[in-house]
Amino acid sequence: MQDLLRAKVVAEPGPASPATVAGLDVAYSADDDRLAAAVVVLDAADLTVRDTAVVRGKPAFRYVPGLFAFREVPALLDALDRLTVRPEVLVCDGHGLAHPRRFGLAAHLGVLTDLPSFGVGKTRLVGSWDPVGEPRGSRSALVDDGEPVGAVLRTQDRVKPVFVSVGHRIDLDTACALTLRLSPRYRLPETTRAADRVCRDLLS
DNA sequence: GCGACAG
DNA sequence: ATCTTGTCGC
Repeated sequence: MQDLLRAKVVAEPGPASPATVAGLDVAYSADDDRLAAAVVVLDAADLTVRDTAVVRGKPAFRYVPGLFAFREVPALLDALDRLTVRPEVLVCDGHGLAHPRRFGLAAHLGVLTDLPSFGVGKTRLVGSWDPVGEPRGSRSALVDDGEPVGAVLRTQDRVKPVFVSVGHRIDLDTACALTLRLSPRYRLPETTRAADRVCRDLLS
């Protein structure tokens, strides 16, 4: 299915200055099999919240590296359906093309919604990279099987870098620039932090 | 056969 | 993803 959907990924420059950006995340119950999926739309100019949608659900699939999207996509699509503000970009918690078949969660959500999307991951799934400079904004190419699949990007001085990769209808430079703009103070973009907070709250 | 392995 | 315990820095 990933090999088929991958053909629908569109490579284009993408919005350099979107008015709205959405963060998506899922939280899981410790004792239950319940989950909560959240989408938070922020004003890209001042990072204030423009819209929020959260849904409760069950994991659609067990966690398998490389098949992660099948677990979270159904709940995230439910949440996206409940938005009243249509975001211009999706910032996903996971990888886009930095995936064994070049079709991670961010690419999957981008294709299904046809919205520009990219992934910001906390750890690597595939690829290797040279050491990243210590200053915020430094980056190193993430390479897998000789192909550039993303960037390892430092969002704060001397803080562990994040993994940025393209999903759909956006390019890597634009995705990295947006990630930095969305991360003025912490390692992770405010989009991800806002969504994480919201779905964690609904769960507890 | 032994590691690696988004969240 | 979630849990635990402690440590560091503002």
